[in-house]
Amino acid sequence: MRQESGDASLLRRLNSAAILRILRGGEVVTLTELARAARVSRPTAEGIVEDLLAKRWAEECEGESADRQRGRPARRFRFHGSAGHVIGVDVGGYKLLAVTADLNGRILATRRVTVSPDLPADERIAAVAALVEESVVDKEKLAAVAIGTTGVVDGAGRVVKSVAIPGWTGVDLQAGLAALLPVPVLVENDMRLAVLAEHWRGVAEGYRDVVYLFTGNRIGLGLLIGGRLHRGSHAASGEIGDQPSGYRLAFRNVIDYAMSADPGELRSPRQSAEFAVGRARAGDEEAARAVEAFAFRLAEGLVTIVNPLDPELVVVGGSLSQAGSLLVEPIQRHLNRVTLYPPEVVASRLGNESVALGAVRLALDHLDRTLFTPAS
Amino acid sequence: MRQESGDASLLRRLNSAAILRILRGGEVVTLTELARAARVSRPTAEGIVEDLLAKRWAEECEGESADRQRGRPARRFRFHGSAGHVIGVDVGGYKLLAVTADLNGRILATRRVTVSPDLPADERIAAVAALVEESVVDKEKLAAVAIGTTGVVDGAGRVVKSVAIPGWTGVDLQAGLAALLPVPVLVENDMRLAVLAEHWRGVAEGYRDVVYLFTGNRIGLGLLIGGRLHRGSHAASGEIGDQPSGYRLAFRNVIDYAMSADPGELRSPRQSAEFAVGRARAGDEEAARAVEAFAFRLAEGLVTIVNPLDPELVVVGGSLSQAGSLLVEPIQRHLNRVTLYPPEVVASRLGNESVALGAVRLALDHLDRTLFTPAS
DNA sequence: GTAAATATGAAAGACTCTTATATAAGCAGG
DNA sequence: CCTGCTTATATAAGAGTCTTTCATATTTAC
Repeated sequence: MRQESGDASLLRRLNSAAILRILRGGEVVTLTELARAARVSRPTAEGIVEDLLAKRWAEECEGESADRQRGRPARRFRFHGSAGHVIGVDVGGYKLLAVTADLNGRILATRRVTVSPDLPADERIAAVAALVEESVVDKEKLAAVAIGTTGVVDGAGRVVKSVAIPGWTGVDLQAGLAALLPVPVLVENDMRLAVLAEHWRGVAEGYRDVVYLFTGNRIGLGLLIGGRLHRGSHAASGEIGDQPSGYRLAFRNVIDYAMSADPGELRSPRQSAEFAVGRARAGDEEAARAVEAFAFRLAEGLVTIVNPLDPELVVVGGSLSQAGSLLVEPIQRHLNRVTLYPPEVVASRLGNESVALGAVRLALDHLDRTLFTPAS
Repeated sequence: MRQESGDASLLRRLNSAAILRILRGGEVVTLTELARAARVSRPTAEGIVEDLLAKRWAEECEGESADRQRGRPARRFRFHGSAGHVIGVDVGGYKLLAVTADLNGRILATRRVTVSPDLPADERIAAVAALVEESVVDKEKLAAVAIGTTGVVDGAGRVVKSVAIPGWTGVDLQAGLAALLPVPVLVENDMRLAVLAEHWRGVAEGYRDVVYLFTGNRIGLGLLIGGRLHRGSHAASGEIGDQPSGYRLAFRNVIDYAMSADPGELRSPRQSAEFAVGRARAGDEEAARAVEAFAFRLAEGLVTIVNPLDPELVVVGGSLSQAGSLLVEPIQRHLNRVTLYPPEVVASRLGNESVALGAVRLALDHLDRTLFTPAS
């Protein structure tokens, strides 16, 4: 329950948070502009900015004033984005990917290592910690680390269930990493992070209700509802489970195609789909039909969630987002046919960094909440 | 966008809202209790309560102090619930049902009229206005009216689409009623109001993620997500449309049963289901099988939304909630079998007043927002 | 009747905000 | 180079709200 009352100092915290939020927009602003934007008087804005300068959340831009107007030049301030760093890590079965960013969300470094899918859980955790250590740009500045991984991840950061990574089920990822890292560690399901990334700087920017279809070896959903990530009561939102809809059958056509077109190779569902997409692009009509059937199955599954949720946007993400219009177009066509209000269907353009990017966003959100809002 | 800054008076509004919220809990409280609960000092609480007394939002309880302790008896206050009334109306094809309540949510009156399903839209609107007029307990005190009706109702209170009531599609219900009634008029989809009612004083009290299955002549969903009503981007959330899942086929078995068991009668899907439920209760095994098949179809549809949303609770409402465990038990069984985290399945106990009750709650929420929070 | 307990009321002090006014710093033109 | 205009900064005065503190009022318990 949110605290709804307060003494005089609450006012300062409130106004301080308002000013900070404006600064976090990334613009370089003067005191006058800040005061107007935050709807406070100039002296108030000045006092708050002085506080923020002392706390190093803001910095003054010396020299080069952009556009010379007449009158005394105003002091100009900006958010001190390089005051802190966060790291977001995508922990998959075969690879670990870490993205380091500053508080402005500017990417400072990206590191990727491949790991064996059979790696035991404790070694995998150690590998994540090691990757984080390597990814640190400035040890002093690291403020939070967020991890995205497959499976059902509960609110405390435990992997309740994972089929994709053997031995991952039951692992307390949060505790394991918190013991190895000296900063707050957040853990979240990968699909939810992917939709967070799309909402932050992807195709879902500005949308409030988004269904994210995650494709790869498995199929899952990430739901953004009312501008907020939906986790579900057991943190299992987005899991498809065994439902008898299109999803379960989705891969059949592309697997059949891959097996008949290239019998020698043994392929995972995802590899089969990628293979079929590649051939379809190259002009193979049978491959194109298989991909279209695949898209149709996905769309059939999507309908069951699109109709009741009424989202504005469906994002096709995961490894098959590269298929682009080959998947998007048939899905859009099917949704147009059978839903009351067809949402727009688009492919993710964030590539395979989307989960790590979403983890960065999660870490930044965490800092926003803990640093900037109540106490400060 | 919420206003995030403010001057000194904001503090008073904030604390005032906090005090009022505590009073709205319905308890009779002393100043000391209020001060502690709202986390403000006693003099502050006293000043605010004086304001509220002057504005007639609070009233002092004279005399009968409940439990005599020693010391000077404290003045005791409560929310002045009878200061205002709201009316919630369920507008269906065959009936109009109005529930009048005070600001405490205490029901003051219930009126019901039957109408012809062929009633033209403007006459239906006039009938609603007339029913509201009749339902008024104290003209001075009426503060808001909320309407629930079938179909897709957009944010401005227009009926964008309705199949259940002929001629209802395209009607601007909000404008039509606002012209006839002297108070704010709110319009919302009936299924969403039903879930609001369950969350207020029904089986969903205290739950944050709820799927409400509305049964009647048509099937739809109401979604409570994160403790808030989900409307969807076109206000069409909960509409099932033409999706090829269990829903569409749901009624087949009970219709077949009704036609074979009692060929003379012509029954709507809903009547068929009610007929089968009645026979099943009376011990007819074939009817029981038909009802079970019906429940199974519903469950199949539910799975497609329960898995991705991961709700805590599924409420079976609408006219078939009376079937109780006859529907609930097979649905629960199926969900237990095929979902990762089966939610609890329960039947609504609000009966056919749930939509009107939800409309009352909507009106009360509206008043809370407009009267009690920002300006006041 | 007195002591203890609790509630009320008033005063003083602190914090933050706003408005108003004076001062500083740059540019334009004589 | 100085004056005037314009905009920004700095300072002071005033108002609103909150808290703490202390004195007073009212009831019960013994």
